[in-house]
Amino acid sequence: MQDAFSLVPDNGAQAGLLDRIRQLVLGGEFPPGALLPEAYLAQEFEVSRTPVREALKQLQHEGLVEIRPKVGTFVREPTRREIVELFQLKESLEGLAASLMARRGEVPELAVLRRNLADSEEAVADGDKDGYARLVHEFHWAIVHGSDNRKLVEHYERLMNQLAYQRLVLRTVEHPGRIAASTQEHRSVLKMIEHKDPFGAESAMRNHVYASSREALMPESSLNPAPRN
Amino acid sequence: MQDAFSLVPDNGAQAGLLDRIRQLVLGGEFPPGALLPEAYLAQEFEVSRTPVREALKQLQHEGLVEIRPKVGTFVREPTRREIVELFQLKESLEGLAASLMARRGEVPELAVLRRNLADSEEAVADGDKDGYARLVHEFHWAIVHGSDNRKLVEHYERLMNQLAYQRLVLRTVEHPGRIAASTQEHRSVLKMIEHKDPFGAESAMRNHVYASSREALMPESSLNPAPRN
DNA sequence: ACAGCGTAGGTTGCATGCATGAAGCCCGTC
DNA sequence: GACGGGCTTCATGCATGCAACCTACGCTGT
Repeated sequence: MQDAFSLVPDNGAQAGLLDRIRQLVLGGEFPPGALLPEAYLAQEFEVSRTPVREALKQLQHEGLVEIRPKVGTFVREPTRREIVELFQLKESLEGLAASLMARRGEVPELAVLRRNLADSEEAVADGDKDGYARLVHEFHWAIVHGSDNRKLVEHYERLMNQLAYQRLVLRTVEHPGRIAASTQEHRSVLKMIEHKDPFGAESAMRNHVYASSREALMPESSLNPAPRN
Repeated sequence: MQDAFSLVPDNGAQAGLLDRIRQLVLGGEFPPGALLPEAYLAQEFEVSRTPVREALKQLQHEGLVEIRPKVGTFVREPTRREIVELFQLKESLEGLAASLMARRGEVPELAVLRRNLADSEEAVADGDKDGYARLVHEFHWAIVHGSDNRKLVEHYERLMNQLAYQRLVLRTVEHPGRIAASTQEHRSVLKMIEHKDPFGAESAMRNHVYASSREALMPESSLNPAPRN
């Protein structure tokens, strides 16, 4: 099992292992509800069960899988309620991020945002939906990083991991009208940040996230995502 | 907190292990920067190193300890910057919680808040600082739970675990004037929630958390940077 | 045909052993 | 006395083995 010369950087192997298993789950290889056998993963990634177990524990903590003791580890499918809850958190955290970034003045992330908006308009003009989706993603992450609050970034990462399933759905959901509106909202957020208006930036961001989530939650939207303040 | 009916006898042992190690860390048994030897913990809790390792990985994920590969697991002391970041998050999350709770109308947590305020005034009158600190704690948690957003609760738990060191400091920091102000702020928050005013509740809560954190961050001397190695 | 039960298969939970790597100490040298 | 290199001492990282336990399936008796 162990090769005579294992050039795995020890820890590197294990950190990468977590990522690889996460990709396996997020990639849809294992559909929600499916069992993730430790032995299989161990063989697949050529390690023993021990590091696999540790990785699965992490994934449980991230909310991606559910470990039923003495039974097995299963891919967890977020309930609709959880998705709503996660979007509420997303709104709050991204609002905070925009607010904090607006206080910082001229930071590198601002340039990213400006460029991102330009590219986004181009992508829309070209009808490049994939490119646009990627840019939307980048826009949000740039603001979160622009907050310069690492703890916020950590919590946001966790959040987005749990929403990662939905990301796939998101793209397909976007209506044409929504795309235009979304771009306009991005523009508003950027403007507020440029004006160093934390309040306005937070408000704009929250409105944007709220509108986007509403759209994302649309399909089975017989549930009411709670009225706005 | 009181929601887990964990009927897992086997995992219960291990979950208990995590809690026990966490208490060891939070209780100050091991000061920040101290090494947490797996072998010692294993012997102390009469299990093997394997479950201890898994628990330590969890604690790392919670931000309480730092695992330096091939070296050891060390109790992590948040830097002042991280504490500021965490308080910013706290403000945002508790604001969200208050907002969500305000939308819900008459919920059980409201009664808890009302009673809490009455008890708090009594504790202040009696000069019962410990009791008051506990009540403050309960007030905040009641609102977070009152949000009825489990994901929010999860993230908040994580956050508070990382701030748990500071909680101890907090009590000693409170100035007499601050206590009166804090109680008044709690009253305002409750009133806004009772009035079903999400926006007002969020605002009041954020102001309160901000004021409290300012106070907590006041004495820089109480947070010793503690050089490691 | 159906309900209840016992058993077999499979999966996890944990203990243990060994190899690897890191940090510090001792000793020799300058 | 200061400095540097090798070695000793731990502590971790992982592989493996075994036992416990859950689930499902087939068998039996009614």
